[in-house]
Amino acid sequence: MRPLYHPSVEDMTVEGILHALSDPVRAQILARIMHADGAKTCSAFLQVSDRPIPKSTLSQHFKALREAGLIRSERKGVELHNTARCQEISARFGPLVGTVLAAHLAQDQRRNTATKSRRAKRV
Amino acid sequence: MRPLYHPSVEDMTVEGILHALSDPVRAQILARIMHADGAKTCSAFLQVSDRPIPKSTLSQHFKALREAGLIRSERKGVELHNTARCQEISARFGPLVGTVLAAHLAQDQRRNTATKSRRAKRV
DNA sequence: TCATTAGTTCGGGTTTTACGAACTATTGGA
DNA sequence: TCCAATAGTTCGTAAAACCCGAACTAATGA
Repeated sequence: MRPLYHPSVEDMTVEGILHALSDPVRAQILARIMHADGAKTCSAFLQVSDRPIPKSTLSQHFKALREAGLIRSERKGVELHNTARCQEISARFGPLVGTVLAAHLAQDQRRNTATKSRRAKRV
Repeated sequence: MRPLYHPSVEDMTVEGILHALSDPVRAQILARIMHADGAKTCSAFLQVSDRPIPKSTLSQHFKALREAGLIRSERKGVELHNTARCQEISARFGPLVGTVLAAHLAQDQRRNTATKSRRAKRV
């Protein structure tokens, strides 16, 4: 089994981060990893925002986050333990990632309330 | 000549913005449009960061920025006058775009100083 | 040893991307 | 009134990225 590649913070790029986080599924995954107190496995995300994500696609998403430098993945037995590289990232990129995730979150909330009010009105 | 499509702020998405700005050339273009006091034409960017950008590629970049909602383009004679949709965007997305552009700028500066110090050492 | 589970890789079809070449539209002269 | 020049767009195509089912590998526990 090939070892997992993690770039050094030095090799991270703004464009890499933005590209990784321009996918709402990946942004959601990162947000949930960050807010977890421990590590999260990949398979914890076979559902994201009520949508099933195929296993192979999920694997690609994790690879994208990892290779952008946003998460660290360690093999623990059969599974992968994923954690966010918070301090390194904010030391180097300041508020970038936090702001991006906050924007995604705000948008999700907006959408939810829009859906709810539509439901309330039976539209 | 087909009219130019501009989404309403309502139709803008975080993912759309991030995708548009995950390209350093587009981020640079937007930054320069924002800092200009007037409007900027497309052809003002046939060179970006000392790299020539083909006309057709440039046209695509402007389309991408426009359709992400980041700029407004108005035909003025032969040329297009491009302005940033600053207030609408920050009203809706807060610090998102500013933070992203600042991160790109910081990275560019980092790279420049790295290059300079390498030159100074004749490496 | 074998079944199970977590994640990866492979193969393909589909979708974006980049860019040269050819195009359209506008304008400012002769 | 033409015509040349200029600004941008569109088209065609080749290369890269993406998505996802199927087949795979590695670790585990019965």
